[in-house]
Amino acid sequence: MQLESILPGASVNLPKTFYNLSSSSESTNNSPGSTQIDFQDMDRTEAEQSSGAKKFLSGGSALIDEADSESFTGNKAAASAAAPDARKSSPVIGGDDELSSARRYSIDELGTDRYFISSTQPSSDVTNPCSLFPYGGQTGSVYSGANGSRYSSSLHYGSVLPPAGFSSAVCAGRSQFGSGYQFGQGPGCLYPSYPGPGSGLSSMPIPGSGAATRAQVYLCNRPLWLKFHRHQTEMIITKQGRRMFPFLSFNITGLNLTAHYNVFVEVILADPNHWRFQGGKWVTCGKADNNMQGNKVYVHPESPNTGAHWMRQEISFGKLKLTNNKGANNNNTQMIVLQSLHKYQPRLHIVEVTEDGVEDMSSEAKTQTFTFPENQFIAVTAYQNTDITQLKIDHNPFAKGFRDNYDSMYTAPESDRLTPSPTDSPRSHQIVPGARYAMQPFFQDQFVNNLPQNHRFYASERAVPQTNGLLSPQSEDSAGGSASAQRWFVGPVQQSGASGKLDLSYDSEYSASSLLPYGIKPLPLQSPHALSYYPDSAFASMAAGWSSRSSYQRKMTTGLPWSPRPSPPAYTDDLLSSKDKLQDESSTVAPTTGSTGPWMEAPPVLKAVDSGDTSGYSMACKRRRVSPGGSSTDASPTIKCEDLSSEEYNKESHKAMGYYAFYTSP
DNA sequence: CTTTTCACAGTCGCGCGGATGGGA
DNA sequence: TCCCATCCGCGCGACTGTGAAAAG
Repeated sequence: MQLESILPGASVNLPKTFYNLSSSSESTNNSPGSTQIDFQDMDRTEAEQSSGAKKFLSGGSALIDEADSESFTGNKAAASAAAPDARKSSPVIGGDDELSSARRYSIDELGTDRYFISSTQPSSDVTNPCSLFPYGGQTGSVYSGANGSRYSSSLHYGSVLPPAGFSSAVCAGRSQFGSGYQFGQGPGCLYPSYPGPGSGLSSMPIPGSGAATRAQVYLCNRPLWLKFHRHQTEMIITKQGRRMFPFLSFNITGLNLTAHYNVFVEVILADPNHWRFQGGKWVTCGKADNNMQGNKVYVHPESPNTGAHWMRQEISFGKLKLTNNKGANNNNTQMIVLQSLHKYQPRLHIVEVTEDGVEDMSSEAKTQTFTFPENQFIAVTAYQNTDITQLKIDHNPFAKGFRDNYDSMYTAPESDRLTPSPTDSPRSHQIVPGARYAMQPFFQDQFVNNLPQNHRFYASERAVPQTNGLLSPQSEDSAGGSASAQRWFVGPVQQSGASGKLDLSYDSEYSASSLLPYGIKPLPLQSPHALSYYPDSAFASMAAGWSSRSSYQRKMTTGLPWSPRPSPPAYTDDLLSSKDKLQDESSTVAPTTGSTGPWMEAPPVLKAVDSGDTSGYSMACKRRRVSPGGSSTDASPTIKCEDLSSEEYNKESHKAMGYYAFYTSP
């Protein structure tokens, strides 16, 4: 496939390897040129000033998941037509058009089969990355910029890194990268929205590169991302910069242990639309402003570093800040400049560099890009969808003060508590919405019982407003399959020994990987308070079950905090099912129907509003902000917009189990 | 009317300094 | 007595969403 055919007007010096990759795939480009933003009027001067990094940032990348979705479906016509059609008809996120929604957002479904195939046919697929991870055509889905001149033939952004020792290069390189490379415009656009399977795994082969190895990237906190994604994730942008939540966190495998890499995140426009929240849902509102200038790249503070380093620990970008202030970026902090009410897609880039931090000029193929569709978000200056607000409050430890039921969460006797008291583990409770986690027995039982239980709540909590749901139940169901298939990839990750965290920001304490301290990951680093960040993920289930490392230690009376622990028992559907039933029976929480979980039935007054016109609904959605959680939810005026059936809950439990299994030691 | 900005309160982590205890 | 390590409390700053006001 010729890039020009899918990127009209584009004249980009892309590595040949990417073309080869594209041509090797039978998937078609789902990004019709007619829907792409024309970047020809972009500031060329600034673009020319930027380094060749832009080249691979924008043009040399492959959108793994997009192509995944297409190749998986096996229906190229459907894959290519669905998204454009949706856009033409003003893609309403989570609109009432369930059919459309299902088609467009059957992300997990796509991922499911892919993983299933991978796990069942590893011998053939592994050897053929393109078949296993058919990313061809992805290149075409990345808007590479209409102006080829912006992408010089050299990849030398790393060249600005001081040729000093590595440690200094890391720090200096970070600042100089930001200052020296004004990624003035979003160097690329990603179309269409929600193209991919939403997998937690992304990979791209590097054909024809002997030295470069094919890396695999795993989205660590994917359950959390998916949860937000269902409601259309929103990210606050402020002048001083706002951290992302959920933040980006990855595990990487497949790198050359001794080679050095720069790892950074780029945020690009996900679609050509301007969005607005109207009638309780996101609708397009004109064209996106593609002239937005400002930095779009955040280099991981520890870049550059060895492949072994990157693979040893989880790589998180918790300190990444988003801003709408074009001039906010300084040399001290990296901030990504975005525009409000535009949809963006973060992408992870891994670029091999020489030891002194200079990008390896000898091989342009040593750049890899990974995209996870569930990371898409709409930048806002104020939250629009209260479901998102509630999710943020429930999950972000910094928003703990807004959890109305916080005080009542631990009023129960010690023996009845699900989670440790704040004194046990200052953070273990932060994201555990009160009575959701009831009656936690000992370690083993906790582990077994908690997952289903928590994921039942997860499912119920995710009761998505009818107008906002992004993923159909089918897709969720399929997600379970994908999760289970993720087991196939356990090997590489485990071998990598990913155990700790690179980013020592607060997020590091909540990393998904660090949530797996109990013999799951070898040689874990000291990364306390991990699980609490993911209350609804499989890891969070563990967190809820074990509450925290401290509580666990208390119970297990093991010596070292990170001493080897017995691996949790393997899970089967039967086990899950039975355990789930047990949880259902023994749980002290509200019934699964009605007001279970944080999303409660709306009080009559709000229901009346809800039953009114869309503006009324919008107002209700925008104004309500009541912490759900726990026992206080009965009086909560929260609107419950959608209920999940128990069946769906079970499916989600399975999905989560599969997700967790990714980290489970055999 | 929509969007953005700002001050605010609440929570938490980190760093600093003092107190304490053990060993030389 | 001095030195060092550890523990503890306090204060500061970072971070969050809220809600009103300002801006467009």
